Amino acid sequence: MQGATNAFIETMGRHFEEEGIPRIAGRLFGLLMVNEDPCSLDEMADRLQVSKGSISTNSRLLEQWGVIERVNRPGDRRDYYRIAPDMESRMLERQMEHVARLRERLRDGLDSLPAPPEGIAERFRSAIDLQDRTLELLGEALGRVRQRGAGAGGRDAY
Amino acid sequence: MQGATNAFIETMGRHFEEEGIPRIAGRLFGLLMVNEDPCSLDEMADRLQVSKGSISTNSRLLEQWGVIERVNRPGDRRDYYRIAPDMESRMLERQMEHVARLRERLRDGLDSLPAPPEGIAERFRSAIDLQDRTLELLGEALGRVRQRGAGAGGRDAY
DNA sequence: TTGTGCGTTCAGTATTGACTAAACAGACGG
DNA sequence: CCGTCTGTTTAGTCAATACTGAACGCACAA
Repeated sequence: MQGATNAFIETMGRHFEEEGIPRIAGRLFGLLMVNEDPCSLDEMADRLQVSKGSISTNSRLLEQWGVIERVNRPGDRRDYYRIAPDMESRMLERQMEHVARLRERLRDGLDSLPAPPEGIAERFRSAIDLQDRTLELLGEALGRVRQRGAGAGGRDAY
Repeated sequence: MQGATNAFIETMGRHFEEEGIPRIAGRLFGLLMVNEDPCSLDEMADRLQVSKGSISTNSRLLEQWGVIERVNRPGDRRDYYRIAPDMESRMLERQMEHVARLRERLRDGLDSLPAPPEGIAERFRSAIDLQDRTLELLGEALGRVRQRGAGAGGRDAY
């Protein structure tokens, strides 16, 4: 049934939107998740019924995040996109940057406070500590994902 | 220096905004992070120079997330807010719900696909697996945070 | 060179949503 | 009861931004 994949694409659009990411980026992700073969910009624009400009912008956004990647066929000037084989590790890396940024800002905040009461200092240290431990866990997960990904040799060919 | 805490408050505002959360909620969080004593709505509105309505809305948002909590003083009708003692575990729980929701949506998507090629099915299973492992790690972290938090008996009194 | 087929960019539009200010509702003390 | 001091809600405004459509630039082929 075609409706099922449409429903999934739409669900991904809403899911991304909930996270403050453009809905079209989510639908794009959904579309590529269920498509085995890479898609051209025009294919995607036609399939999702949105302008080519939106597809261009959002596909480059997802490409920058490492969620999808661009591939080319010899003798074909068009760009094709597909889910990146290392999508998962890239997403973990992105999340780690996120956590690290928060930790940094908390640390700077604590350092800049002139004479914080012990309760406040402890509150900051505890929060910073949580970010540190989270970073560790994400790092471990990343290591495992990378290791598994390395085994399943990439299908570069196209 | 008063400017340091102002800078931190503003940084938190921007940080939250980057995550798609209202800037005022972030500034509110920053303000309560550096304040030892609970703050009333009017204090916060005055300190952040925003309307009372915004403070009301955003403080209830943070309260719902478990990041801050409402406390009361006997003989005082006003509500006061402070950073919740169990803020960290509540944030972890929120993150877990997040991950669980994505996992659910991916699972539903895979189940609804009529006859996915093996490559697609594997792609979905791998993504779902990552969410599962992430949930496990977050669960472990949550357990540790809860255990530590239980030891440092809450200062309920106010 | 011109023409064609790409992807990108950009001005303009529309929509979302944060924020304000004022009206509102409820609890308390008189 | 009435007035006061709360917090909440809501209509309205404004800014941010997702999205469109068209112009643009570039590379290749003839």
